[in-house]
Amino acid sequence: MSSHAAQRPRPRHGDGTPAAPVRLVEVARAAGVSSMTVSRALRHPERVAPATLQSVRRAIARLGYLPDGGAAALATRRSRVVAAIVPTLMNSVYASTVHGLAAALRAAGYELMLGDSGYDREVEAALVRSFIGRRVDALVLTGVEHAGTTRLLIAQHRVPVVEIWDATRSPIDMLVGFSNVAAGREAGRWLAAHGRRRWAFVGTAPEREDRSGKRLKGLREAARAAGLPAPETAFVVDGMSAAAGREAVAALLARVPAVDALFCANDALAVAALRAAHEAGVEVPGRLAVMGFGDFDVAAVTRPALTTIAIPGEAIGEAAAEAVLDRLDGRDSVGPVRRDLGFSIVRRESA
Amino acid sequence: MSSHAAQRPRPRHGDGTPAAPVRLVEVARAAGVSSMTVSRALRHPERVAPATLQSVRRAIARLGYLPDGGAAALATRRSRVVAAIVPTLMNSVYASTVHGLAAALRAAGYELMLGDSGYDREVEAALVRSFIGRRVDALVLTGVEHAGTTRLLIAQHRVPVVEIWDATRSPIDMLVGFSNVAAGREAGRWLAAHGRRRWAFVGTAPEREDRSGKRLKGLREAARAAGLPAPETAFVVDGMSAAAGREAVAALLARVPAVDALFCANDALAVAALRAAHEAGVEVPGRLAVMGFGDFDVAAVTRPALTTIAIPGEAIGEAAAEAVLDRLDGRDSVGPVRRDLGFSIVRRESA
DNA sequence: TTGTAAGCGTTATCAC
DNA sequence: GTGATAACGCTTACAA
Repeated sequence: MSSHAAQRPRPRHGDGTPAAPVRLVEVARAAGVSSMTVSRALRHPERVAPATLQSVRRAIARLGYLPDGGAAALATRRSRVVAAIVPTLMNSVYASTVHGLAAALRAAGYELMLGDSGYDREVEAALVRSFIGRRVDALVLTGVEHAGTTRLLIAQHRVPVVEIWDATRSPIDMLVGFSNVAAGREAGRWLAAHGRRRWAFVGTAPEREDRSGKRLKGLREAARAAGLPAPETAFVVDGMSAAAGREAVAALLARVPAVDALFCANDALAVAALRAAHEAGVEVPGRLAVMGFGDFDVAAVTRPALTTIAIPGEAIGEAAAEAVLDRLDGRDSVGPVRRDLGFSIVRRESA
Repeated sequence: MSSHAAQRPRPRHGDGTPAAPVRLVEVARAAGVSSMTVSRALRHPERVAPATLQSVRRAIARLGYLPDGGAAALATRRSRVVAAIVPTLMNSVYASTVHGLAAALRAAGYELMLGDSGYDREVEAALVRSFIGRRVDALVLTGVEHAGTTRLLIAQHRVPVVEIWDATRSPIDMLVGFSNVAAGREAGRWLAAHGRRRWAFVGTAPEREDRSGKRLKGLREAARAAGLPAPETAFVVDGMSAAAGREAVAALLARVPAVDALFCANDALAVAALRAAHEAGVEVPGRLAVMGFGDFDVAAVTRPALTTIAIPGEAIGEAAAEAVLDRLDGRDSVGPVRRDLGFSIVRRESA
């Protein structure tokens, strides 16, 4: 026995200090077995004699024992936690992706740690550092453009990564998304096919938000391919503020009255555009086509109902979870995971 | 030395197995000090000699060392992780609360673990069990109605809890929200004051969603107090589906044409109601007042713009984080935390 | 100011 | 089928 057996007294009920949670050993004592047997009963019940198993289970129930996941993580070097970083939680764009991810992970016994970067790469890098510090088993990142630090941290710590909501030929690791450039291009083709010749893009400036910037790029390509003038742009600072969108569109309509089609970076902006057009006495879709992005819930009930591009957000989350789980369980498929889940134009009334 | 010194070889770069992350001891060796000195340099730099500190920091930077938060959690019995459960992530209602919570926690060095219950108490209970198993330092729960298991688990494990988005006289522990009954009551008063005499409530059935049920309760109280008939009800199964809301309102308008005011459980439903009214040739607000709840982003740009009730969602998240942090840092204020952050009616055009 | 020893609650390993 | 022992990577308590 050491001279300073530091053995802290385990605080118990009623002595004023918080009760220490029940541990494995306590269950073991109660069941008259060793802690390893309890551990086995929990993790590999088939390797434990039925009678033993039963008495262990009874003890667990009686004591209300809940295993300490952190301790297990330390011993196994697997935390069973996955972290995801989305640009924002302030609106519903990424909500269904987070939901799909969380649900699929939880079904497999994993938890989700969540962070929002505010579309800022340095914030994302800080989050990645923090999450790796927590020893998450994998990382889900939105987009394919990241800070150098982010890439470095990931490489150093060899964390499995899934990038989502975009496409690239050189992902960090796994990829589940769709091509934003292609989405912009298809929007343009649609407008051209419907006789629109003077387009404008409403959204955040490309340098502030790379994915909507890529959609603008696609739109420009489509304009060029159709022999039309380059699209006008109405950039907003807050890419989600309806008020800002309304002002930006009002200004645009005043500046370039000839514009006959709007491609908005998201449906919130598109709804704002609808309102601005109405206020300016511009008829939609007659004189102006309005096309949104995201197929938000409101898209179906605006007047006119919004023609928009639907993204399979929940499916992206689920597929990302699947990719992560396959990797973590060594079920790695033949090749590298690179899934393009596509998008679809939802034709309603506004374009 | 024991006969079976199990010392697993630490996998290193280049041998095919994943590299083991750098540990504290490795930094210590590199800096020529003991691991405790490195630990101190990280946590209490002021207790370390400047020269030592510098060499430790250099070693940390050179090796790219990131402390293992899980191991630290085990040693300190503090995980520095807080878990939150919201009813849904599928839409933006709770998005700003989650954002406020995550931001405030992260600023204090805590991470957020997130789950969505789908408005199901048993799912909530399962999440609580899982989160407690991860030894989160505190729990944030939406609403004040919970499964018995939830209360039991919380009591057994003595986890600090903040309930949010509602009010009650007997919270589990801390509470940050507003009174849903009062919100419904104020909506009713507003309608009465504006001469509306035949109201209807559009939303989920009370047994499926207790908070919107409480708003209905408040609305009924207001009707009684004003000597008006009990409000009609148009219940929808999916409380967020615009399509369902549109149908429900269309049916209601056909069934009870005399209805002159709608109080909707959320703005998504209210926007759907606007559309349904328009299709039925019912003028808003002339013949029908429409009042929403939540002040979603779209509320400002619908036609007519939506009169609704604004909830300080982000502030609720921040205040919940503050309460949690005060408790965890022993900064517990005098009394129990019970904060009513209120709500406000936003007058626009629809009512 | 720094170091030593013990322990946080679990699981891997090997022996019986 | 079960148990003893030694980690997992860190911090607390204490000694130097």
